Amino acid sequence: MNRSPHSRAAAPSPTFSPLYRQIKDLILKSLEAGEWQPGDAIPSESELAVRFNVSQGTVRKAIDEMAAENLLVRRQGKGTFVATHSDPRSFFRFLRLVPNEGELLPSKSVPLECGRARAGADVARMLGLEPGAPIIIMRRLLKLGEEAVVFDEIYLPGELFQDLSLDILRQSEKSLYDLFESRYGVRMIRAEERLRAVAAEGVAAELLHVEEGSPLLLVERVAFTYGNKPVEWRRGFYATRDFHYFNELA
Amino acid sequence: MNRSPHSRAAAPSPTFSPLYRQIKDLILKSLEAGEWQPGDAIPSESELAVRFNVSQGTVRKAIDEMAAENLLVRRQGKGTFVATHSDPRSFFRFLRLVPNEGELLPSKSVPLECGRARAGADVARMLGLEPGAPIIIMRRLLKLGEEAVVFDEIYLPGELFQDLSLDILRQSEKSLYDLFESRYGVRMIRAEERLRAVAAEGVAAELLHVEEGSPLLLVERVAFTYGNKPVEWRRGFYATRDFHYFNELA
DNA sequence: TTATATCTTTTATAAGACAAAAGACGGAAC
DNA sequence: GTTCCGTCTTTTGTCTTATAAAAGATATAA
Repeated sequence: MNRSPHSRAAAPSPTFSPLYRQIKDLILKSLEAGEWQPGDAIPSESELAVRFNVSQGTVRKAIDEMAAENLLVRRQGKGTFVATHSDPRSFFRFLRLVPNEGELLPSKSVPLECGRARAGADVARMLGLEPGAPIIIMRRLLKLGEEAVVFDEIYLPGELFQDLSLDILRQSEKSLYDLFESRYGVRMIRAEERLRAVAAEGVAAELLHVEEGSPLLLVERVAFTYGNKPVEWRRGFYATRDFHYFNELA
Repeated sequence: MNRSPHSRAAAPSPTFSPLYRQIKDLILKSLEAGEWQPGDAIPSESELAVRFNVSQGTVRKAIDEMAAENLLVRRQGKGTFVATHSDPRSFFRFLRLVPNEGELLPSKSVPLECGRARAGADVARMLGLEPGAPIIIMRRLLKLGEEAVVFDEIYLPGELFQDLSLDILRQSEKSLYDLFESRYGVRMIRAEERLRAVAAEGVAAELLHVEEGSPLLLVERVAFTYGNKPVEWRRGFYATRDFHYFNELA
């Protein structure tokens, strides 16, 4: 390890990086390698300090950054835990849809189709695959309360989700990302969304119970796992009569 | 000041707050009071440490949080500066609109109307005013490159923007928030946006050169200044044929 | 005049000492 | 036997001190 600047003598380290950032990379690597499972506690700050031969404060600063990135969750007196999609309070939500008025309703995912195909140029580009690589295409409806609000088309790299099928989707009680995490070990860390207004047509109009040509919110999402690797591309049509997309600019 | 826990003896301090958070509040107060102007450097960490009689590290932690909230900007070796809308790289952008392809185009604001009125129930609620309080209503077009992309209706509390007029808007070269900051001392810190897809109608359709009934992205925004005080309500119609709303979920 | 050290001021990093929070455990009270 | 309450241990959180790196300004030498 590059233990500069304090102990450096001859090697000015061409790619200098402060100690806490090196520690962060090491912890990240362990996380990525699955040394600690989602929801588990990682070793205490002082244990890690001994293991890496640095002070507790330095480990702390590394963990600080990872907590800010929602990779870890701290709880005073208890420990530091690997963030998980199975715990809604611990992992941030990706769904930004809220009702125009009233309380947040329980959401329910209704899988419609799930099949295998080969990546076309667009999907390949979005997922960083070769054109023709095996992919999974899934369609589903998202209901909030009794109302069908979102129609999603979801594209996944086939290699990472070997046995994913309509049956498995139907049997799962969990959220999609929770399933991906627990069954396939694929953890969604961050995502980028691109929003447009489009006219409803075909299946989407029908499933969402809106007129052909009426306005829908189109949300395209690329979700990334560790190392900024894209592992999901999704196109969602949102009916925004009773709900809206909420965003905080901070 | 509540200097616990280190120096506390008798007073367990019913509303305990760590030292660095108290320091943060003090710095915030100075900022709010205008002790340092946007773009100016604030005193160095060691100066502030002397002033508040704490260590540099404690001041540092206070400033860390404020930098994370985009209130201050640090530059190693130079100092810490008050964020300003006049410096695009220093202050975060509120405009999330990017071209579907190609480079980010220069944007130009075209003011259409600016008049005074009394707050109706909705505006009053959004801006935290009494119904009937004086407000300013402004309409404008936002062009990206040559194309008219956004039609905005903007509502402001009349009290804070005394002499704002169409003339002033027309003469200003700056962005709207830069003008608000430099001329009226009102700094937008954060904002909440609510997005929907709607059908184009009337003036909006005409100005944005789209068919009546074609889909538009409706973006409603409440912008806040210090102390979470709402000071702008805005309703924007976005034409999303060549542009989209970009959002990062982190 | 131009390049190059050197000094000063600033933020950034690292380590160490100690406090607060949360539970676990064990003994006293009932 | 069960409940309550202190005490001990383990964990994250706070605060200070010392020192390094970054950026300019200033002086110096070619």
